[in-house]
Amino acid sequence: MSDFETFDLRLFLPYLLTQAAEQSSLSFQRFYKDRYGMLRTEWRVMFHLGIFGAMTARDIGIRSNIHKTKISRAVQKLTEKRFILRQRNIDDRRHESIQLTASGRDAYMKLRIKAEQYQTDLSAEFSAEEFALLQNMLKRLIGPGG
Amino acid sequence: MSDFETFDLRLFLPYLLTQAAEQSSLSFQRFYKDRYGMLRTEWRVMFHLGIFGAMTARDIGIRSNIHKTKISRAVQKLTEKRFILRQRNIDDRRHESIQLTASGRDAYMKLRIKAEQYQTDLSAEFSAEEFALLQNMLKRLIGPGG
DNA sequence: GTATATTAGTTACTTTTGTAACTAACAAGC
DNA sequence: GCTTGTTAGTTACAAAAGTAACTAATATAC
Repeated sequence: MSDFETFDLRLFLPYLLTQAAEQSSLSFQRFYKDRYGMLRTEWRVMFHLGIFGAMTARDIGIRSNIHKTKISRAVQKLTEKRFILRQRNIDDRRHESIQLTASGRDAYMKLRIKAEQYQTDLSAEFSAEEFALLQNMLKRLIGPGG
Repeated sequence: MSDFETFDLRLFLPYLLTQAAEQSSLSFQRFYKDRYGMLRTEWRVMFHLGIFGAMTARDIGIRSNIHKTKISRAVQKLTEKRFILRQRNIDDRRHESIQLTASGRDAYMKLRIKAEQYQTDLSAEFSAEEFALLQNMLKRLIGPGG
């Protein structure tokens, strides 16, 4: 009753990606969840602010492919936690510039170190060339909007 | 204010995997969602039953790393849609054998063909060797429990 | 200027997921 | 047999995510 003949779904790329993504994201979440009580979207927002500096919620959404309602909620939570600061643009008061506070930047830096360590662990099973190729292929799959 | 110096989070593997997984899963979902009204977990359960034949909910969970409550709900929905059939094991009535019905198998076969086409499209950007290596590396990341 | 459209971000409502407690069936120790 | 423990699967409740409608600010057309 089982069939692997023509096409093996166990090698179906969305399946492999989903499994790998869930596994690695769940493992890494303890660093931001246990320590800072952050949700995944919150960590991702911090991550973008840490990398790119001050941005609007809209720009974070474009860069990260996260929906604006999720970002809105993450920004609220991060503001309560005093990790970010919001400032309305005086020239166009629809826009709001968001940036890390000192303690936000501190948390970001610590998490970035954890991320680096975590990635080193993950990459241990591969050669440097393989790992670079994996990153490169994933980037190509994600495309320009990622 | 932006810093990419020591470690580029934009190449952080959980991030790349999450983006790639979301993108490919969302693209593919139209095939099972629009046509059959299935949720992702439902499709994944179908997928496992199609590949491996009759299984218990427990075994699907072990193979797929999906939590038993999600499977329980997917199995309910799929039963309502007449895509699967449930049969209690007479020797141990805690176990329930689940298998595709004729129409479930039909949907599975059609989706498998769509999956194959979809994967062919995704792989078009890579050489055959690259793509095989990508699959291989993802499998290694997932590990034995995937 | 005034009506209409667009944009950034929020809120309300619904669906889905996560967690934990639960039921039912069986197993093992005694 | 009868308690105690374990296992398969479900249900109830809480947290999170998705969708659509909304507010407020600005831009455009006239």
